[in-house]
Amino acid sequence: MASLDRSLIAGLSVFEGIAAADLDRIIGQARSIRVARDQRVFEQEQEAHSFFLLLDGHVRVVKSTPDGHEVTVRYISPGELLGIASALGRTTYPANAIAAADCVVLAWPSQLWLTFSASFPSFSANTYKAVGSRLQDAHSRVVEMSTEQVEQRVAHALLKLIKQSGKKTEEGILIDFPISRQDVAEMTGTTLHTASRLLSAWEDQGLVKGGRQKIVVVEPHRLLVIAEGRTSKS
Amino acid sequence: MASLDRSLIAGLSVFEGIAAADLDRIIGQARSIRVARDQRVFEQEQEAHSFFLLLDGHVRVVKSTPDGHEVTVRYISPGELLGIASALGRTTYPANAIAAADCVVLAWPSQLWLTFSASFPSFSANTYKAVGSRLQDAHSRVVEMSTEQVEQRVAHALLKLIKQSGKKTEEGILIDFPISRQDVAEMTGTTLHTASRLLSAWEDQGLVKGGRQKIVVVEPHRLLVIAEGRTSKS
DNA sequence: CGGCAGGTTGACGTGACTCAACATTAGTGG
DNA sequence: CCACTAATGTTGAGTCACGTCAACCTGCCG
Repeated sequence: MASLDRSLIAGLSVFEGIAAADLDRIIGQARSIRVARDQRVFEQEQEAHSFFLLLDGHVRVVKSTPDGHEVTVRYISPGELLGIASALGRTTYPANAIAAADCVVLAWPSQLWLTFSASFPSFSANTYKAVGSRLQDAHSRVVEMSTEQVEQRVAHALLKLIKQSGKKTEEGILIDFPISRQDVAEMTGTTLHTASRLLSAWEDQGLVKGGRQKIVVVEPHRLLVIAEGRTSKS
Repeated sequence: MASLDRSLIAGLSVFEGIAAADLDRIIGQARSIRVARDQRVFEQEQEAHSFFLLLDGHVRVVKSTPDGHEVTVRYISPGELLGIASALGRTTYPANAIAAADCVVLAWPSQLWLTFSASFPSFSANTYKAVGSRLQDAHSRVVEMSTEQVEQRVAHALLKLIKQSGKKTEEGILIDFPISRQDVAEMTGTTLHTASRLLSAWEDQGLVKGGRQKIVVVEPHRLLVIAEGRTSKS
């Protein structure tokens, strides 16, 4: 394996304020792994042997219920940690992590978590802040699910996606990884069918442009109007 | 103000493994506050000047949306921390905390959070573990909202409540603080009406016993059957 | 004893799920 | 390079769980 360079992780907020020599030590203990699209980084209920950092690609974190439903908890972008369950006192992963596109991840053995957070206060501070903001996210998700209709939730989901992984193109803002209607449905707690209908309707109105596993938001502002529920409901 | 005794907090998991002298120092910096029923411990958007420990009573944490909806995020039982938003890098409280019954809380100025977690590793470890499990809770909440129908969600909510604050009586397991149908609705993302109908139906079947701001679960097992969605749907 | 918060219950409408058929595109092997 | 197949996506029709609207009851507190 080609030896890893600290430049891979130097700019990231998780490792902010850590000396170059320490970064070398940190990355020296990492394994680099390629994960092909639709392959899993880790699996629900599996022993949490490692925690990960996404270097490139996009990962979908999905919870599977006993009765076969899949609920997407979040999407991970490059630079974010994942599989940090071990940090929260779990010994097993709480969800599946599936590569939404081909990915490169770094993996460290779980027991290094303690070492890192003891040795590098900024590491622990940063990661706990990250956990905190995920808690916030989860709570707003609950609020959304409780108070908004499907249309608004889907609109919100698209807005979140373009904010997180949007790429400007001449057509509009493209969600920068393959995403199906089914995926949208699993993010918003609805069905493939309803999601498809909404996207189609929006496409007719020129709000978005669809394609196979592809969504381009043409008019984010009008989408926001829908998300906020102040749509005229013609 | 009567001086506070370390015995108030000695047994709690948050302060587990901390020396008696340190406990004295910790509690020496706390203010004890009584909060009457329906009064607020803190308010959404308000400057997060303090974090709290609930000594007695029950607190409902509620998020208010701009359009007037109220969503109950969680109930706090004695011994739990609340208002720890400040610990997660927020300067303002993310929700309202309302006393569901008359309460006694301890309050510490937010800046002591850093002191405590730096001085007492077990304090920081315990609280972060708590945050972790709240994150888990929030995620399962999202999964529930996405996959289950109202009936199952309400059943789950009651089961959670009796697990957390159930008190055995001769009639069954009583939820040990005043709780209205409206409260149940806000926990489960439904309306007062639907909640009321469900409770009434269950009362007819002898599953629960209701009353004004009062719920007694008579047959937890049958409630679990409903919660799991393996009901015969007669 | 009046008033009000909390609770119940019916009638009705509808958003979104289900069931179902079909269209389109990507990928695969001959 | 084309035929075949499997994903993926679209769209219609029918149904139902739940929300909305509305009326009314009931126990509690001053």
